[in-house]
Amino acid sequence: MQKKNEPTLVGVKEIARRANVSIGTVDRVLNNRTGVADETRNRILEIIKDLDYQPNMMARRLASKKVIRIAVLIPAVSGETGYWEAPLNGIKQAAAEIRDYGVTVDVFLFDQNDRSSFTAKTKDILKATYQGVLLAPMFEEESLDFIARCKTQHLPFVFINSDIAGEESLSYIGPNLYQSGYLAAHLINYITVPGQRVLIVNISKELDLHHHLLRKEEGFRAYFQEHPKAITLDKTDIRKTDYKSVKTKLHKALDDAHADVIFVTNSRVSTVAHYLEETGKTDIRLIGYDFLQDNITALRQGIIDFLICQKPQEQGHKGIMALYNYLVHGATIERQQYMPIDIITKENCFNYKN
Amino acid sequence: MQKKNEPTLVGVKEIARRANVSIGTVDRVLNNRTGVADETRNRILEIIKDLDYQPNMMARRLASKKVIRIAVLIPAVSGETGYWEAPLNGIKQAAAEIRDYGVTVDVFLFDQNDRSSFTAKTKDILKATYQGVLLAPMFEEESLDFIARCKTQHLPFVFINSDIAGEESLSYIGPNLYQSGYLAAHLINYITVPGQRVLIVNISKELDLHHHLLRKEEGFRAYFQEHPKAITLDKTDIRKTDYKSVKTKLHKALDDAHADVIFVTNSRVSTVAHYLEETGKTDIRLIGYDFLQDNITALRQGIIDFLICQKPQEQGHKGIMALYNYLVHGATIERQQYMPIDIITKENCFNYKN
DNA sequence: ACACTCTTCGTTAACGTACACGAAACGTGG
DNA sequence: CCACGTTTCGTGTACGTTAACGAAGAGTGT
Repeated sequence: MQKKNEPTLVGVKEIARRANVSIGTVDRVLNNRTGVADETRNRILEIIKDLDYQPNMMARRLASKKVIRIAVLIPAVSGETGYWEAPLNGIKQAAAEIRDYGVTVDVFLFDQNDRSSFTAKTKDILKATYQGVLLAPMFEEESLDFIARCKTQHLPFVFINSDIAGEESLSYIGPNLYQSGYLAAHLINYITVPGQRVLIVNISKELDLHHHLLRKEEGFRAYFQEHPKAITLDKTDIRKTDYKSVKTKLHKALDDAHADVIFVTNSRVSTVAHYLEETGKTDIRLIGYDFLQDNITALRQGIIDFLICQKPQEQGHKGIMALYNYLVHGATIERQQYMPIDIITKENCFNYKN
Repeated sequence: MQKKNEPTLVGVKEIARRANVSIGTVDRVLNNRTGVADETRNRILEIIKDLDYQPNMMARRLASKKVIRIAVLIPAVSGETGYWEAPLNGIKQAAAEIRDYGVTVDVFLFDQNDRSSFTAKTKDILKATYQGVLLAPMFEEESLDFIARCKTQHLPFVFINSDIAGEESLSYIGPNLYQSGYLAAHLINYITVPGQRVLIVNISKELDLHHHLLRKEEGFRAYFQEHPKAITLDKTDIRKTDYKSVKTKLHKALDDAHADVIFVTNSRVSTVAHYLEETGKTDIRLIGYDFLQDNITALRQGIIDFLICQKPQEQGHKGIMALYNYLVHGATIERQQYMPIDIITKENCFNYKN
C-alpha cells in the first residue's frame, strides 16, 4: 500500500557507500564539522536528502558521551501553597523520560517569600555548567539580572508559569491569566441572573504573586464590560492567608453586601469554602483555581462549583521537553505555549489529569 | 544534596566485575536465560538490586535487532464524521515517537458502515506477524471472534473508544460515556431554572454507535433522577444524518414542545447548531460533543454553549503507548484508562489540545 | 628537491547491550 | 581411564553512531 521504503535501514554506511567516501566523512557533514571539501559535502548532502536519512537516535546518544544538563529554578512547595508540587512532578517525569538520552536535570528550589534565596540559587546555577535553564521568573528584577547573565553565556532559558515579555526566552509555558479570568466570568454569566452580586476575592501576601491575581481580575472585568449584564461586582483584598484573617475579612465583605457568587482568584479558594461551610452559607456559588486536594474535597462536597485549572504538571513536563527538544534535536520551539484552561466540576474531577 | 549516586554509570560491566563473572553471564541473568548456576545467578541478582541497575534502553534496543510490530484497527474517517481523524493523529504521533525504538505500527482502517470490512481487516492482521493490536471494537460479535483468535495466538490487544467488558484486554482507553452524560446534565442543571424544558437529541444511523449514545443518555437521566428538578425532558431519535432529515425531525420535535436547552448526544451537534442559526432560535442553549471544526465554529459564534470532549487524540496516543510499554518495557498496564471529560466553551477553546 | 603546513579524508576504538559460539569443568557409563 | 554429554561460563562480533588519530595529497616557501 504505502511505498516500499526501507525504514531506518539506511545509515551512515549506506550513505558513505553511495557517495564513495568513508563513514567518517559522512559523519562530519552530518554534524557539520569542518574538514570536508565543499564538493564532497554537497554530494553527501544530496544523498542524505535523497534517502530521507533519519539518524538513529539511540546509536547517536549511545556513542556521544557528552551529557546534557538542565537546571530548573522554581519555588519550593511551602505550607503556604502546594501548587508547585504539580509542576515539579511534571519536571521529574520528563526528567525520567529523557534520562536515557543522557540528559540530567537538577532542580533548584527557592523560597517564595525570600528574594535573596532566588538570587542565591541563580548564582549556583551560573557557577555550574548547564546547557539550559527552566525558571519561574517570579521576582522580576532579580530574574532580569539572571537572564542577562544567561544571555552572555549563551544559556537558553524557558519561562514557566509567568512570563517576562520582551525577553528572548526560548519559550513561555504557562497560563493565559487574562483569559482564565475571562472564562471565569463567562461561567458566572451562565449561572447568574440579572440583579445578583458577585464578590471577587484576592488572597495573597506576596506582592509579586498579587500581580498574577490582578491579571485574572482584569480579564474577569473585561468580560462583563464586553457583555454588559445587570450584576454588581464587589471586591475584597485579603493580605493574610491564615483562616482567621480570611474569615474576618470575608465576614465584613459579606456584611457590606450579600453575594450570590464568589470568585476567588487563586488556589486559596478552599479557605473560602471552609468559611462558607462553617457559616452555612452554602447557597453561595463558588469559583476558584487549581486542582489541589483541599479544593477537590470542597468540590466533591458541592461547596465549590467550578475549579479552573491550567495543568500545572504538564507545564513542568512541557518546560523540560522544550529544552530537551531544543538542545538535543535542535528543534524550533514555540515562543508562547499557553496551557488549555480546564473547567472542573464535581462530575468530571475523577479522571482529571493535572 | 541528593546522594552521590552515579547515574546510569553502572552497566553490565560493573556488575560483572563485582560478581567476578563475565558480562555474558550477567546478560544471561538479566534476560533470564538458562545456563547460569543458581549460586551465581543469586549473587548477580543481589548486586543488580544493590546497584539499582537500570539497563540502558538505547543500547538494548540497538543491539537487539528484533523489531516490534503493532497493528491498529480503527474506522476510517468518513464524510460521515471526522471523529477518527483525531485518534489517528495521536496514533501517528506515538508511532513517530517510538519508531526510534524499533517499533513499527501499521494502521488498518475499516468502514463503519460495513461489518465485513472489519472482518476482512482482522484476517489481514492475523495473517501477518504482529506483537500487539490496538482496536476499536465497534462491532461486538465480529470483535469477539477476533479477540478469541488473538488469545490463542497470545497476541495482546488494547481497546480504544469502546470497551467490551469481561474480555481480557490489556487495557481499555476511552471515554466514560455514562459519566459524560452525567456531566452534561450537571451543566444543564446550572443553566436552567425550574419549569424549563430540555430536549435530548440522538443523531446516528449506525446501530452499534447508537448504543454509545444511549449510554450517555442513561447518565444524563440518572443525574436528574438523583438531583430532582422541575424540568421536563423530551427526546427525539434521528436516524438519518443529512441536514434535511435532521431539520425536519427537529422542527417536529420543537413544534411538539418548546425547548430551552438542547442536548445532542454526539458530535453531530453542529447540524443542530446550523438549524438553530437558520431558524433564528438562538435563544436555545445547546450542548454537544467533540472538538471538531464545525462544532468549534458554532461554539465561537455562540450558538453552541458547551462542548464535551474526551481527548480523542490522546486516546490514540495512549493506546499505542500502552502497547509499547507492555511489549518493550514489560510494564503492567492499567486495565481501564478513562479519559478526562473536558468542558469547552467559547472562552477556553483556543488552547484546547484534543 | 626539501621541509613544512593545511586540507581532506579513512580507520578504528569506543558507547552498553544481545547473542552465537565455543571452551572449561564436571560428571557418568563403560 | 577414556569417551561423551551437560552444565556453566567467557569471548567475540554486531548494532549505528561519535570522535580521536593519523595518512595522503596539495600547496608554499626556501
